[in-house]
Amino acid sequence: MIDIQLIRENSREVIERLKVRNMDAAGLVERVAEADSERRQMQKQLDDTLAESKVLARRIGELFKSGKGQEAEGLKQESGRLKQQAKVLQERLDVVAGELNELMTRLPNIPHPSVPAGNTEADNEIVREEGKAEAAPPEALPHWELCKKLDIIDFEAGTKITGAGFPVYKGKGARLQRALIAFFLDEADKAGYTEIQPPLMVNADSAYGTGQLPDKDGQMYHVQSDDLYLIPTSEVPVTNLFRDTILKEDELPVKYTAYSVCFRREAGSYGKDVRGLNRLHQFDKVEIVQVTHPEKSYQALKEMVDHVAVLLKKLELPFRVARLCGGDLGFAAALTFDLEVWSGAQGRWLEVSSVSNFETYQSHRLKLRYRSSEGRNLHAHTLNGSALALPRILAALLENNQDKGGVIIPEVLRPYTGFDRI
RNA sequence: GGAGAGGUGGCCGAGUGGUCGAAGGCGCACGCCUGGAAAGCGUGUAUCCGUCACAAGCGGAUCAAGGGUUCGAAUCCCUUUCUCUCCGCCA
Repeated sequence: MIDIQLIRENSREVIERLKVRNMDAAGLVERVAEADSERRQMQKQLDDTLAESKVLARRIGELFKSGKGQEAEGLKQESGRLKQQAKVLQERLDVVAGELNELMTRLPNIPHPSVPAGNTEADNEIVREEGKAEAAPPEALPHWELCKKLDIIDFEAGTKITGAGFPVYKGKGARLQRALIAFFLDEADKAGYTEIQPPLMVNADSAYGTGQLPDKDGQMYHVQSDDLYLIPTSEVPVTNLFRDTILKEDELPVKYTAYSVCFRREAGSYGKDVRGLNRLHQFDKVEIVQVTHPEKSYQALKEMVDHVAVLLKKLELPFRVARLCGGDLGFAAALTFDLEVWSGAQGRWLEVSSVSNFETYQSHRLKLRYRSSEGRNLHAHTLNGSALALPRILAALLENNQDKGGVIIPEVLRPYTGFDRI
């Protein structure tokens, strides 16, 4: 959530800047401001009442000790009254604080000044394009057909044993996927990211910490018997490593990378856009995460985008980088760059990475802070990005590198695959 | 899954109803000492909320979490949760 201080100090600007998201936040911001001041009043009343009863309790104790039990008995009544009052105030405070919190979670992050206005992905600003996005020769197959022909991914088998969106990778297909994962992790390692293998299920607190709950309830698979959620991305467990943490300033930046399987329900999408590997319920992804000093986060964002871009270049895939417009920007992000690879056979761009700076939005929820050199505890900035999501990379790689006999493996992957073509 | 023992500050560890946010130690920071360092000595060292200038000061909360008993709880009771030990099961 955003810093409530921003609303106390300059609610007008908050409203103004949220307009970039096509959001009219005026009403919500006003209600936050009201709830905030009410909460503070309530807090004051409660504190005063407790202070009073504390003094009283001490006096009663003294009276008992000095044998003035009679006098003490009289004060007990007063004490009981204060206790009752404190209880009522506490309950009201809890209600107000709960309301305030609920309202705050409904406010998205404030977009960075560079975020362009716009509604849909069509309004995103392409900031970079590399490689040639050429139409594939007419005989080129989309990956789902290619996979069938080469017998490397079996979609029907996955549907049989689980359901749609759970492909079965097979033979060189499985090996290629594993090669990509290893390649991505090695590259992240070289770039200074520490590898993490996180749990694939998280509890509700963690899901809340990164904003999957309550905003995206229903996106995640929920294991009811144990009240756990299958992670939609390793961002969730990895970022939650920092929940309720105060880092030392010199520990920043923290750079973590994690490979994990990801699970998404993605309810209600069908058709061409989700065929084959384009959109799955279960997929693999390597994620990079950074926790930085507030002044260094945009430098880190650039570094992360560049890292992903280098991966794509090494894989020899044509790609472009888009700065997301206000309407396309995720709830928690201040600025996001999407990286998309060109899929010749499908004739379209596939999103393979999304790199975001959340500034302090996540760290407020997570209570992630660092101790500044002046000894103050300040919220750190968090960033994350895919580096990379496997299925679409696999799709683009297969489609773009196909020739008559099969598929050519890019040079960088050969040490990992052990073969140079499929 | 069964039985038992426990969860106190960055760590270890006192503390079984009163002035305890909490002794002591370690660690850490700063200072003294030193040519420099170690040792030694000294000082300081949790988080959040409110008031307020996001200062000082003051008030409140927090000893796993939640609830209860009591004038008063880290200390007593209940529930939950986690850890450890033993047994069972098991990749």
